[in-house]
This record gives sequence, C-alpha cells and structure tokens, in this order.
Amino acid sequence: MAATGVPAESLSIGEVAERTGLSVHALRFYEREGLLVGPVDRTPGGRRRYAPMDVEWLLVCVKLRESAMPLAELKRFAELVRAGRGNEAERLRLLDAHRSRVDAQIRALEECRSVINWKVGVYEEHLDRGEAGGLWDPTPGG
Amino acid sequence: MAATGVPAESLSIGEVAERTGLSVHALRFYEREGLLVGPVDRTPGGRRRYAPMDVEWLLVCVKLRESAMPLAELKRFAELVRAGRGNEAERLRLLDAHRSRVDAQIRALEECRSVINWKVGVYEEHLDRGEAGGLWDPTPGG
DNA sequence: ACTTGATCTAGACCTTCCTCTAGATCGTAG
DNA sequence: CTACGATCTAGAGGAAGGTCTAGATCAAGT
Repeated sequence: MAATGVPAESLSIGEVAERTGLSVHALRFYEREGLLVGPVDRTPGGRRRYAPMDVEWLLVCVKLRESAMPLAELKRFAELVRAGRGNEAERLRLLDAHRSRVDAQIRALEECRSVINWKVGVYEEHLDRGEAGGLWDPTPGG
Repeated sequence: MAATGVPAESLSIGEVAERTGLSVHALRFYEREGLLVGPVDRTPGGRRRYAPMDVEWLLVCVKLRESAMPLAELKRFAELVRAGRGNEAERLRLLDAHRSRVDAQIRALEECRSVINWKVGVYEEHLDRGEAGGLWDPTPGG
C-alpha cells in the first residue's frame, strides 16, 4: 500500500494529499501548471514520490492560495525559487506585495464583520421585542 | 445627463455603479439573478431608476460578497427580505452563520500572514548578510 | 435634424481553479 | 495467478461570477 524500497521519507501522492489538504487531482494539476519547485521524483513504475521538501513547499502554497494569491503569481514565485540563488530580492518583493494584500483583506473583512454585526443587532432587537412591534421593517434594505 | 422629472433621489444605473463599486453589467446581472429585494423602478423610457433604498441594499450586498458570501446565499437572503416580516429569525440565522465564516476567514488570513512574515524574514536576513553568504538556500521550499 | 453618450435586452463568452472521466498500469494482499 | 485499490496520462467538463457584444433606443446638447 505504501513506501518500500525508496528513501524512507518519500510520500505517495495520496499521502501528500492527506498532509496538505489538496486533492490528488489538484496535486497533479499544480505540477502540470509548473507550481512546484522541482520535478517530482518517480518510482521505477512511474508513480510520484514526493520528498519532504516538496510537502513543505506545498504547505506554503496552500497558505498563499488560502490568502488568495493567484496561481499565476504562485507560479512566478516557484520559477524564482527554481532559478536558484540571486533573485531573493525579487522573491521578497513578491511576498511583501502579497502581504500587503493580505493585510488589506483582513481590514476589509473586519469592516464586513461590523456591517454584519450591525445587521444582526437590528434583527435581534426586532426579535427581542417580538413581532408585536407592528409597523416595522421600514429599514432600508431589509 | 441625469435625473429630472423623477423623484429627486432616484439614480441611474451608472450613478449606482459609481456609488457601489459594482459595474453596470454586474448590476444588471444581479438583478436578473434575483439578488435585489424589489423590482427596480423604470423611467417612461425604460431606464432603471434606483431608489436610495436599492443602493443601501446593494452596499450591504457588496460587503457580503466581499466577505465571500456566495451569490446563491445572497439570493436566499434577498428572498427572505422580499417575503416581508415574519422570517426575521431565519435572516438572523443566515447572517450569523456568515459571520462565523467571516471570523474563520480572518483567523485563516492571520495565520497566512504569519507564514508570509516568516518567509519574508528569511529572505530579509539573507539579503542583509549579502549574497556572500555562500552556501545558502538549502531551505526546504525556497 | 444630427451627434454623442448612456442604457436597453438577450445571450454568448471568459477566467480561474479545479474536478472528473476513460482506459491503462502498478503493486500488494490472498 | 487473481483481485483490488492506488496511480498514471490526456483531455473534457464544470461551477462561480461576472464580462462583453450586437443592435436598438433614449435623452441631451448644438
């Protein structure tokens, strides 16, 4: 069912799927799209054998994706890493730009939350005083 | 160019687009999809005339969408509001569920940010000591 | 009247990001 | 040897959320 005869730490695609939360399909898709740093190792039979480093990279990818980095940008990042030492400044710029976007997202979500909280408050108050309130709900926007 | 002969507060679709940040196309799309609470007023010539209340509803929609509420759920909410008084408890449940998701999103983004911060720190440190660092970048995952 | 810009409708089209299918192969357990 | 599940490749399919086009109409300025 799993690893034998290969470097003890290597993982099958299914195991990587479990560890990263990505689907097996998505893992193959990411690879095709050039989102991985290096080519994935194969067993003599042609199955993928992921190294721990691949998994760590994928875990970073998952975080970047979760924070809405587009695949295209993730690909760009992977290319920079693949190119090797010498472009760290550019990698840094890329990450830093993304970080700003994440901060903006957080701020935006906090604002959304306060709008929702306000709406929730309106409904709670209404329910508290009971439907007996009679003429109610002239509230713009329900 | 704008309102005359209609209730002073009514707005053209272009004006609403400006005020909400939605495109004119998106506004028509939202309407078709049943995301608005009521039918939008029309001029004798057939142009849409939005009431201030429509705009307020749209501004709420924008916030809900920004926080990733699916259109289907927004539509459900619009239906409840359209149905009128009596279903406030359900509206509340819907909003409350969404609020939890927003909180989860914020927490997830904060975790992403800390991963990014760590990565940024790695690159900054590298750049600080100069490329002269020589053998570097055995870092799993670039 | 003429021109220009905003709107109108219906519906085709697009992008992003996967997901799923088909049909074949690998590998391990019985 | 036989099964059976996991994986393989290539490519089709799909959901979400708009965006854009075409061709016509409206409304205002000159």
